[in-house]
Amino acid sequence: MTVTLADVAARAQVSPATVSRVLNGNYPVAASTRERVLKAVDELDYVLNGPASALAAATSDLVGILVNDIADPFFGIMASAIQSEIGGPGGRAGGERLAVVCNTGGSPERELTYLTLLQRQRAAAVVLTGGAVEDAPHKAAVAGKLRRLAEAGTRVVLCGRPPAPETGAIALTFDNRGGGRELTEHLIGLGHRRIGYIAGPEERTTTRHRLEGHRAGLAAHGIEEDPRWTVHGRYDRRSGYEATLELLRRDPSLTAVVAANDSVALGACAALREAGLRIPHEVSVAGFDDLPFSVDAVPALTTVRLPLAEAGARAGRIAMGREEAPPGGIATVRGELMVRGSSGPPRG
Amino acid sequence: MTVTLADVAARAQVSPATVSRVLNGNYPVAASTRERVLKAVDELDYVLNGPASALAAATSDLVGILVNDIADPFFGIMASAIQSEIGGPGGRAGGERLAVVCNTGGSPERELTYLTLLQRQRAAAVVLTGGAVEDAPHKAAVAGKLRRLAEAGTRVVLCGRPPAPETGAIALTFDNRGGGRELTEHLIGLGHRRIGYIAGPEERTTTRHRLEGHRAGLAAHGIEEDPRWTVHGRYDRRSGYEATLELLRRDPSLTAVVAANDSVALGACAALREAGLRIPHEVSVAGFDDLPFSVDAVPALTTVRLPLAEAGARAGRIAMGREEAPPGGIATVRGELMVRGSSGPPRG
DNA sequence: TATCAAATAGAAAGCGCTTGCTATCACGCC
DNA sequence: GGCGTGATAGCAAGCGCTTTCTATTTGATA
Repeated sequence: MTVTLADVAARAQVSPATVSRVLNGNYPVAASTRERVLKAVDELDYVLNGPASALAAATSDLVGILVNDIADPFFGIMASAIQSEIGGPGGRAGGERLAVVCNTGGSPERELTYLTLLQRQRAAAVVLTGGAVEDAPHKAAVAGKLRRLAEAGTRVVLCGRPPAPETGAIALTFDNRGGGRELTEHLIGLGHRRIGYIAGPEERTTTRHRLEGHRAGLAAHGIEEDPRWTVHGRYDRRSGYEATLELLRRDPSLTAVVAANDSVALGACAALREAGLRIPHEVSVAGFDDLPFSVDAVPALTTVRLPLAEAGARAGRIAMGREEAPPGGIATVRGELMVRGSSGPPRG
Repeated sequence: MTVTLADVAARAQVSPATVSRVLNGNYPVAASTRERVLKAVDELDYVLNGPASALAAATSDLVGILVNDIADPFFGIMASAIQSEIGGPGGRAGGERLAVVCNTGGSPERELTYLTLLQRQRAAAVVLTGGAVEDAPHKAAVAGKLRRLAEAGTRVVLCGRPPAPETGAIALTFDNRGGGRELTEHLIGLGHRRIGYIAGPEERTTTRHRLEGHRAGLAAHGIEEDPRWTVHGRYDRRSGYEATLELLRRDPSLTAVVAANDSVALGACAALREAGLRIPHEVSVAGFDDLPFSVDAVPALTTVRLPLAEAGARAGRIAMGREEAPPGGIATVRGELMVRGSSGPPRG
């Protein structure tokens, strides 16, 4: 029924071993033999049985990529870059690896389950993207899984995630704190003193770091923060919209709103516009990430550009062992402040 | 070193067969025995060897999702919906399947390679999203692969893709033609007669169908199309920007621009704004897809909403055999015209 | 021409799991 | 009290491939 290695061998009049060697190309096979085998493969339309070879060779060509939300370009861009370096189809021949993008939806349980699934598949490498959840037990559970994966020979890379000590995982961390601070200082420099902040979900590292950066910026300029100025929400547009209405209700005198990311900022812009407030004349807005659409917002969004594609590509190369890990297994990736039309001096 | 079924069996004082049956839960095992086994699994931190069980059972829990561009929310949204129905982690217990999102980058070769890779992994199902490339040999090659996959028991579903006859693939097709026509007729209804069209890449079905719809709309109202009014490009913002400049150069008297999709439309808006043309007062703009950011554009984008999430979810359910295939294996998914601020009557 | 070393091909032993079939055991029934 | 019966558990034969080790061939060397 299904064609097996043995069928090909029979047809090419060689042993299964030889066919396997031709297909894997890591053992000398005479050109004439190889040709005969390849011909048989072609004629029989043979496709290697992945599970069987993975079992026999004790390795697999699966590479896992964990993302929080695949519908969010923030992750899409990283995943795309990682995948392009995985060497999957399109990469160099022979190294055909299957990149598995797993959508955790930000749920710790799903994250763990996916890690187990990847461990089960004996994945060659795993790249985890996006902020981590700060719940202690979960953190420990993930660390345990990562350690176990690393021990089993799976290369583990964290991209845009804080380091996971003692797990053997390589980390490329985004400097969310520094970026957040720079952004807020930019606004302060323009003259803003009453700045609202729309944070992401409470329990994520990304949320905390960006917020800490923001607060550090305020503190550095002796601005005391009003607790009413911070609202937590999700990392999406809707959340930005609602949070902005809430901020406006709490303190209509705000002259600027900093959002946890660009999507949130877009929602904020929408809310401000509906409230009849012009951007940036009456309220300045800033985002984070510099996703492709941010430059198209009207006015274009002031934000912090994160080199998502570059970081992803690097993570991919490290995962494939094609680039050396940074010293200490940790590297910090900085963002770049992009000043655009959505921020300006406060009115008055 | 690595823990195997046998180790667990030894520890629980049962045979490997019993352990396997406990883990798969498809054979009666006494409660006390099960408990003992589960305890051993836990103590040894045992994780099933995926390839081995896939080999032995001749099935796998991998489900492939092919997308053109994972960084594009159009695909991200569908992939996310498909994945949520795959029943991966988060779905019902037992049915833990690994969704594999494969990024073809729109390249026919990569598409084929990925299909082979999935065939090699003996994927349980494969969902192909997005428009197909119209090159005849490639089409035949893909059809062959799909047929072979279906024969091997892999369920194949096309989501937002034209049907592939004789392959056994179920197709949920988007009514790109109808949507395109409706959109153009909307503009005509507003009084537009000179409408530019920024199409996608030439060789894709999606491009052709939307363009055909547009032309059908023009024809239905007796408007003769000027060949200068159509420009081809990619499905991204940049392309929309450049194509719009080109259109403006060719015929500055255009009163509306229809874009192949929302990203392209955003680029068009940017170009028009830079050219000092107000939207919609001087030029109307329309997109396609209604991605989340479209409502945030200023003015909000008139477009055709495609129920990406619903279609993806349905495709996922069909792929998992949890929903019946549509009669004839083909269903058409209609779009809905969303009239917003970016379209209005032509000036004068 | 005899000898040795490459070069190349094959035999066979698993890799870790599933599953059809068989064995065992405890009951309950005639 | 012997025996059918259902409920469990184990045996063992693979699943299709890789890879070590061995056999064979060939060409070069002395």
